[in-house]
This record gives sequence, structure tokens and C-alpha cells, in this order.
Amino acid sequence: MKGYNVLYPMGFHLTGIPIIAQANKIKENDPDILEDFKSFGIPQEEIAKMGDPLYMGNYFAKSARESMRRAGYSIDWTRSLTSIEPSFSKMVEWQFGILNRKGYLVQGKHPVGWCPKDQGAVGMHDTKGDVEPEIEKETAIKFKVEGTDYSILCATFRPETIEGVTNLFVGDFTYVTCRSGDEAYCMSAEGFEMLRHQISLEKTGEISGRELQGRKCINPANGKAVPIYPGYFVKQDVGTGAVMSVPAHAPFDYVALERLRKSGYNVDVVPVSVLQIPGKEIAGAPALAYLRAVNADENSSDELIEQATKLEYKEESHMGKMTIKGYEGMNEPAARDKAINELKSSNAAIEIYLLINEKPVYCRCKTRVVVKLVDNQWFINYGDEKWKGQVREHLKEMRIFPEKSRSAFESAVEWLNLRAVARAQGLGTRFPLDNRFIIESLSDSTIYMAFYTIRNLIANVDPSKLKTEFFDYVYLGIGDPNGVSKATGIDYETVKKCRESFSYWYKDTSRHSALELVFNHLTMHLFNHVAVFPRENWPKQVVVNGMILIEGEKMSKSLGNIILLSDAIKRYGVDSERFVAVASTDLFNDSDFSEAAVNGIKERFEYLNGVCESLDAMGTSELSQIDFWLYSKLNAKTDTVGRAMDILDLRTVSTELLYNTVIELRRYSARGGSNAMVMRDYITNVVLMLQPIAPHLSEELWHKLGNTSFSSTESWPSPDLSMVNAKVELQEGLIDSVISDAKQVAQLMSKKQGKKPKSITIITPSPWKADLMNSLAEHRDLGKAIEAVAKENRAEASKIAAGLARKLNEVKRAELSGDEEFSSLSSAQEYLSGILGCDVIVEKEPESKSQRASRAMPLKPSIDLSY
RNA sequence: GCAGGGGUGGCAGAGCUUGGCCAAAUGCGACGGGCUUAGGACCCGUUCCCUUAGCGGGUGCGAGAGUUCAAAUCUCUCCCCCUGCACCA
Repeated sequence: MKGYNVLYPMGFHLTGIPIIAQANKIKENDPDILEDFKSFGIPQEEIAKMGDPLYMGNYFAKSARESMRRAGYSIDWTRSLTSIEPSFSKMVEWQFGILNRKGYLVQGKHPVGWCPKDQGAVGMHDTKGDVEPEIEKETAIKFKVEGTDYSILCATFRPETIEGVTNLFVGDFTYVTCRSGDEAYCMSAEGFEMLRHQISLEKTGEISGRELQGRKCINPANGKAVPIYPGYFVKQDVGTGAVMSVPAHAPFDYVALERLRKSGYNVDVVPVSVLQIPGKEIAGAPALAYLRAVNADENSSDELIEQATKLEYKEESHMGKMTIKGYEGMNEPAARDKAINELKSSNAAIEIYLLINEKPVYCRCKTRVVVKLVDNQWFINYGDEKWKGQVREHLKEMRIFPEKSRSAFESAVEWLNLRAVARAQGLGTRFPLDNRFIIESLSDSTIYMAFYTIRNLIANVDPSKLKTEFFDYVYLGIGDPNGVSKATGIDYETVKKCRESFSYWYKDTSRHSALELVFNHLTMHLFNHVAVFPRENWPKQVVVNGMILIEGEKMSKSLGNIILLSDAIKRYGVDSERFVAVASTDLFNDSDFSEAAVNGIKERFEYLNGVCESLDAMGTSELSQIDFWLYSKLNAKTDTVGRAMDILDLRTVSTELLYNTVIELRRYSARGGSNAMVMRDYITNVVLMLQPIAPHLSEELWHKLGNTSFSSTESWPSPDLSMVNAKVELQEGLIDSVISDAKQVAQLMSKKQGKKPKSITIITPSPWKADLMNSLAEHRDLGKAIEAVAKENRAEASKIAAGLARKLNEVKRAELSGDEEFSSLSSAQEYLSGILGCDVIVEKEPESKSQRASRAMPLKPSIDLSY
């Protein structure tokens, strides 16, 4: 409608593991998935074939495509692609060749969830119950046990409290001693099993927890010997099965010591505090204070102690200041970094990775998942400073909608660092540098949009011919079509057309995607474009949007509120469905799909339809004030919608086009407006502007208006701003405010005295009052303003002015003259009397005999009810 | 915890960039009235409190403090919610 050629393609991302996991579930006749698929309306015989992941992928792609077609998306399906087709893989391989040449592919260590039995990485889809293994880095501090050659490893999240360690806790279970290079460690048997996938460990012996209890070990921070005690809460499979005890700052530690004492154990330690909260200094052990704060003591349940722990950790981390030497005044996070560095550099601690899921994570094969530090993982190095810098710069030039999400992109650019790129399993493209791996599924889809520009042209080209030379030429302009044709065996015409198509389309691109993809896909797509393409083909615009909610809730299986696009269309109609998706939100937020909202929209569609059908029965006469008012509204609306469209502020577009339109049209006809020409002009623009959101409705109404073309091929309407008439709107506004005032008074009287007015007299102010106000507004000078008033009115003028003296600065100009007020109101006399339900008389103050006449002020005529 | 975004009336949701015209658009809901055999739809009105011939006053936009003649809007602190946090699409 704005005269541009637009390419709107759509593809299907089938890469990854979930689709394989789903297919496997089908093969295993998993009742849940069979039930789900059935509820999606998939025929039984189709479900049966979905043990094949490819079949499943294609089935859903086909059905999605059909829904989108029905929803009226003007997608060019000839260019549709899937991310696992061989020709697409050729492009991805080419892309990774470039990343490699630029040095952006690096190899290194990486922690992953790992199944020791399968000898493979496990993600969410490989675990029992589909839980994501949550891996966290912790500091494991070495406490050398006196009289031995080994150190007990204690994993902790708060190494900065090490000066407060008074003892260690171990459990009544089996510990193993082991060697790692020159080091000798001691940890629980389960801890050993976990850790040996991260560091090389060689078992040298076993020792029971009881044997350790009673011994002493050395706190590496200060060289002091601290005792080892039994800890009732220590678990063999959490961390290393040994805990450093900081009774001053850890309620569990405090409680454990108290319980030992009570049971007669000789506990010979005093809590040592290492930080205080300014203004809330607590003597002795803060942990005790926090226990008391939640009404807990040493006999309380673990849950209650856990509460105290959370409270203490939170407050201390937030407000605490370190008090120990070398750390004075530091806040906890900073102290933590410093402590970790010092402990590591003095070889007193190592960093380990632990699964922090609340419950143990199991692989589908029932083996407990551990963390493995794989050392040959390939990464894309988004941390490369030069690369980051280029993206940073380019981002500044991009259009981001909504603009407020730019900050999310800015931090995403800074935050992205190494991204593991190779996976052992799943659908996708083989990793060119190591064929055993598949390219991870977000990394293979960063430049796929470029493929749309040529997908239709190479539909019949043998994928093996899609060599580097081809993509170099088409995407980068390297070489010439002749040479490329010879090198690849692709015919000259195709090569040439591909390059032309890419050059034509890939200059002003807009990418729409979901908000939650900003921190991965969307920003990665920026990085990869910058790495691969010449500057002119870098992304120009990104639009992010929220999700669709159903009656305020997220769509989810458990809520049973999933509505398929195809069903929504059937149930509510295409355009209502389209409209509700954009009407209830701006891009950034989730939009709510509620029955009430859809019905409201449908009703208004009906109203517009009715207006279009009624036009033929109406006549055309000379334009009156209300006609100018509607023209004013129309052109303001056209302007507003046009601007909102430019920044994709679809909420404004939809409220303006539907809700406000209906309000305005209703007021127009209530006010006596009945000019067919005016209404036709008005509705014509509205119908055209509705085209992008409600195309079917737009076309239908367009034809009802007597047109034979398509509204979608018409030009987008442009506003005539000279028709936007502030004065007329003010005049109409005056009428509205008189109505509301008169109603209010009438109502008060009817409530109080039960009588209804016989007639209402509206008295417009004497012209000099407007002059008075204008002078006050302009000069803010009482005397000057009063002097300007004719002598006979001065007494009254000074009364008015005196009343305004205190708010002199707030006095506003009277934008309408007394005569204008009178003519507006008297022309609306019939309307007023209809709405107010009695006779209405409009008169000017000087001619009025009413006692209330003198109350008339500019834009606030006096209203006199007679009974 | 870190990063980003939020917290507005019974609900949803504008307004916040550029402080005043904001007791706060619009929609929904609720209540009262009209229309109707009745329901739906539709139309009118009310919907923070007090007060009232349309005035005026109070409270008020997560909590607290500050800047200002003036704050939903600017600054600071805190609380809460949503999203993401990497091999997972």
C-alpha cells in the first residue's frame, strides 16, 4: 500500500534433539504424547507414522503452513525452507568455513550434564522427567587433615566466610582418599564419583566418616587447626560430602553445633563473625539472631532453619560489610571474588561444578547424571573483542522495535561469550571441523533468512553443487557468474539470478521474533551477519514481540488452555483473531486472548459493516460544524495511525481504528451528522487502514463502499492536516462539557428533590470576559487586565480577577469568543434537548434575564434549570 | 545471584521520553435505569471518600525518602512480579 515490494517468507526449524525425543516417545507408545497429539486433532494413522522424526517435522510444517494460509498471512511459500534440508546444510557449512577462517571458532573445556553409562552429554530431553541439569560453579576449599597427607575438599558458595570457619562437618558414611597429580584429597564416595569426571582422580583408599570425626584440619586462610565434627545434615551425595562450618553466618552450622553440645559432645568452638550489616550490628553469632527472627531454635525443622538461612544469606549479601582484615568494608560479592582469587592462587582451593537441582537428576537410562568437564568442545567465540565492537557499532544504526528493547540487545551483545556449538546427537548439519558432531540448533540458524532469497531458484539444483564458490558469489559478490557456473556445474542463469535476488531483497531487512530470544538467537544473528556479510547486507531492523496469553494465562498443557491457530480461526473468525492479537498489547508485552475481547471486536466490525451499508440511504448537504468535526477527527486519526504504523505501535493503531472510530461515528450521528459524503470519506480511510490487520474485513467493506478494486492494492491514505481543526474540536468539546454539567446538576436536584427540570437555559458569557481571561493569561497582571475592561463591567471584572488572583499563573486563554460559544451551542440546541430530555434555550449573558447569567465564564457557560 | 522489563482504579490497560490541562484515556466487569412477553443485543447513567446547582476538599498511580511553586511522570533506596541465564530450542 505504500508502494514497496515486500518479501514475507516462512521456514521451519527442525534442527535439534526435541523432535527426536518426541519421535522416540511415539515409538515407545508413550501415553502422554499420544494423548496430546490426539487432542491436537491429529488423525491416528498420522500419529502412527511419527516415530520417524522427519515425518513428524514435515507433518507439523505442513499443518502450520495451512493454518497460516487460512489466517491470511501473505507468505511466499515458494521460498519455504527447512533447516535440515541438504541445500541448507551446504549454506551452513559455508558459513562455518567463514567463522573458522576469521578465527571465531575455538576449542576448550566446558561443563556439561553427563551420563557415565551412556558416555554422552545429557540435556533436558535426555533426563527422566525432562529436567534441565542445572550446573553451577562452586569453590572447593582444601582443608589439610592433620597427621595425614590429604585434604578434605569442602564445596562452598561463600568462600569469603572462610575466616569464620570454626570446624568441619562430615557424615557417618564412607569417604575415599584419592590423588590428583601432586594433590591428595578426601571426599565422600559419591562426591568422588561426581568429581572424577571433572578432574583426574585416582582412588587410594577408604575411610569412614567416624574415623575423621575428632581429628583436626588446617584452615588454609589462617593456618589455624579446626576440629572435624559429625554433622547431622551433611549428605554424602551433595557436593563433596564435607561442609565447612561457619556458625556465625550459617544457621545450619550453628544448629548442628548446638545439637552436638546438647548430646554431650565436647564442642570447643566459638562462632567467628566476618561481616556485619551497618546499623544492625549483631554481637556474637548473627545466625542465632536470624534463627530467632523466624522463631527457630536448635530443635526446629530443617524447613524453618532453611528459612533463616535464606534470610541471612540475602540480607548479608545485600547489605553486609566485611569486617575481617584485608576485606574491611567490602560488600560480600566483591569479597567473594577476592577470596576466590586468593584461595586459588595460593593453591588452597579449586573450582568445581555441581548439579544444583533440588532432586538428583537421572538419565533416561536411570543412571545418575554428573557434571563432566569436556575438553574438546567447539565454541563460537562471541567474546572476540573486535567482533563484539563491530556488532556494538552496528546496533547503534539499527532500528529496534519497540525501542525500549534496545537496552536488552546492548547487554546481550556484551554478555554473549563462548557458545558451545557442537552436539553429539540431533537433527542438523554436521560440524565441518569435526564430523562426529552436529551443529547446535541455535547456531545453525543465524543467517537462514538470506537463504529465502534464493531458495526458490535452487529448488532443482543438486545440493552437492552448492559449493563455496556459489555462496561466495551469491552472498558476497566474489567472482563472476561465468566462473562460478563452471566451478560448480550450476547453470549460468541460475547463478546470476540468485545473486540478483539476494542483492535485491537483502538490503532492508526486518526480523521479527520473540522477546526471550534477544539473549540468544536474535543477538547471535547480528553477530553472524556482521561476521559473514558485507556491511550493506547487515540487518537493518529487528522487531520483538511477546506471547499470546489465553484469558490472562500462558498457554500450557497443564492448564488445558491451548488454542491452536487453526481452531481459533474457525471459532472466532480470521480477522477477529488477528485483531485481538495486536489490539490488546504493544509489541513488548504478552497479548491476552480473551473471549470478551474477541466479542467486543466482532461487534465493532459489525458496526462498521452497518455504517457501510447505510451510506446509500443517506444524502449530502452543506457541511456543518459536526461535519468539520468528523473531518478533523478523521485526519488526526489518519496521521496518528500512519505514525504508529511506522513504529509498529499496533496497540495505538488498533484502538484508534476500531474503538475510537466507533465512538466518533456514534457521536457524529447522535449529534445529527448525516452527510453521506463526509461519512464515506471517513469510513474509506478507516477501511484502507484496517487492511494490514483485518484484510478480509477491509476487502469486504471496500466493495460495499462501491469499489471494484482490492483495498490491498490501494494507496495508504495520507492525512490532510489542514482539516485538523482544533477550534471545531473545542466547540464540540464545549457541547459535551455543557451536557455533562447540566446532567450532573439535574441529577443532583432529582436525587435531592425528586423533580425534573422543565427547561434548561444555557447562557454564554459576555465577550469581555474572554478578553479579560486572555489578558490575564498573557500578562499575568490583574490591574492591567481590569483596566482594559469597559467601565460598566469593571466592578464584575475585578470580582472575577480577585477570585483568580491566587492561581494567576494557571489562568488559560479563552480559545473561543463569546460569539463562537453561542453559535456552537445554539446550533446544537436540538441535540442538547434530546440528550437532556427537556427544552433547551441558549442565550447570551447580556440578553439573559436569568439570575445565574453572571456566572457564565469562557468555556463554562452558565446553566439554569427551571422547574 | 546476574541481565533486561515491569508494578496505575474491581479487572485489563493507556499515560511516564518532553512534570502542571490527571481522580487518571479506552475496554471489560458491577450496579441503577430505558427498551423487551422474557433473555441477549442495544441505549443512558453511576462506579475512591466527603461534600455540592455544575463548586470545593481529602486520599490516591508497589513502599519510603528527595528535587520542585507543582510528581503517576524526575532522582535515590527498598519490596514484589515477569523473562532470560548457554550446548537448550
